Amino acid sequence: MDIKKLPEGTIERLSKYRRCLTTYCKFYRENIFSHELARNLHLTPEQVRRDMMLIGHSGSHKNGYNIEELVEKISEVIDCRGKTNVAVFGLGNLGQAIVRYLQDKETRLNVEAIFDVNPEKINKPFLSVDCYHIKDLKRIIKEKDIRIAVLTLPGDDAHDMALEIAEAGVTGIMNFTPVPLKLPEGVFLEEYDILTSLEKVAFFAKK
Amino acid sequence: MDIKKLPEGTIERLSKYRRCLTTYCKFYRENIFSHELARNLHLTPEQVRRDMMLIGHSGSHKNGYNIEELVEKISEVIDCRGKTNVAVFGLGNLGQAIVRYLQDKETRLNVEAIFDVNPEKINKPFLSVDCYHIKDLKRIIKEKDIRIAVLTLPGDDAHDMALEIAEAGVTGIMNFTPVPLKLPEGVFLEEYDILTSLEKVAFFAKK
DNA sequence: ATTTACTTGTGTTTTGATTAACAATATGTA
DNA sequence: TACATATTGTTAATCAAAACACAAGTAAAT
Repeated sequence: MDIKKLPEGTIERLSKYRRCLTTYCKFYRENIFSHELARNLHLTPEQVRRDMMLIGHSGSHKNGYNIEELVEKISEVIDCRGKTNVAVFGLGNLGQAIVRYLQDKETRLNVEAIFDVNPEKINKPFLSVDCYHIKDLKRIIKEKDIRIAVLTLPGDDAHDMALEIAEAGVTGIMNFTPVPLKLPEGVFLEEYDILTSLEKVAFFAKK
Repeated sequence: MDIKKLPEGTIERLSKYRRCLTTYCKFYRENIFSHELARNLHLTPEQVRRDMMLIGHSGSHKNGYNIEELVEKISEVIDCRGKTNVAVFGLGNLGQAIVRYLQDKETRLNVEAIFDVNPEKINKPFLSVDCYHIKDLKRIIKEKDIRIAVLTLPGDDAHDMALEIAEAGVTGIMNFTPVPLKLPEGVFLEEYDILTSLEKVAFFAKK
């Protein structure tokens, strides 16, 4: 099975399985059943087993899945690229939140650069990450081998900048900008529009 | 057609259509074609037309959709609940970002309360929104008729708190906490796990 | 009046993921 | 050994969203 063909939903769940296993379960259990893992994440046991099948992981009929092995296997799959360098564009509240979050959590994602336009912020490290002017993005991205960009700027020029970022060699972009992006083939894009999500919640929230 | 049966994707796109129309198009055009709207949002024209069909909106064969009418119609659908009061739980970077964002944007969502546990923050308004201690959530939610809660706390007790919030009468929760929630029937839940999303981007980003 | 070009509106098909169903398997017990 | 139980692994069915395909309508050009 081509690993890159795994459904996005599966990858997201794998990330959550792993976090759940390393955070809650690892210390007091050796094995876990599909229905237990499912209950923790509010999924069905079938879905858990399906995901296991997709990544080619087996459990035992009597004891379920060995937690350590499972964590190992999930990591093999989702960390297959090794350590990945990330740059955060825009050091407003959201940008700061993300830098902090990635430093606090155990993860192979390292924030290696921050970009902004505000001279107050540039050249002062934030949580010991250097902050550069956006105009230097090409150089810094290449120097630091940045693979992932997180866009948290308010900017209207987000689209042009995203193209420039992609051109500099970034192959994954997470876009918190309200501007919908269209990137060259081969650059993976994840968009999250906070206002749209909130409007959706408001719509489906019953009166 | 039962309005609450509209697919989530359609609601999200409606929110984006409206923003696009009011931001870019309104000032220099009277009508717009499905393929133009689609191009702006990087969708297919068929999808746009399908969404129009679902909300029962018609265009003209020659001129496409009248922008003013369309905005009006979309607003009828997605703003059908009128003004909606929102509370933000946790005034860290992410919480601050969201309060600011909702105040800047033209929207019917009003942040009417902030909750935190840090005594430094409590009772000092943030961007003129009052900040309360979390222990008062029941009272404040009722007093201020809060409908939507946004959870941005780091906390491990997020789940218990969410249940309490739901019990207080909130019917829509947006969860930025890494803890997966299970809420009573009738409370709409939207989860967004930033770390999981980033891990997904890292996975699909080609080397 | 006819044709052409372009668009909307919608039935049909495809796709992809989730859910359901169940066969296969291991373990403990009589 | 045979049986009961509980779980996994996988095939088949279901479902929902998106893409396709085209009929129908309209205005302009000939």
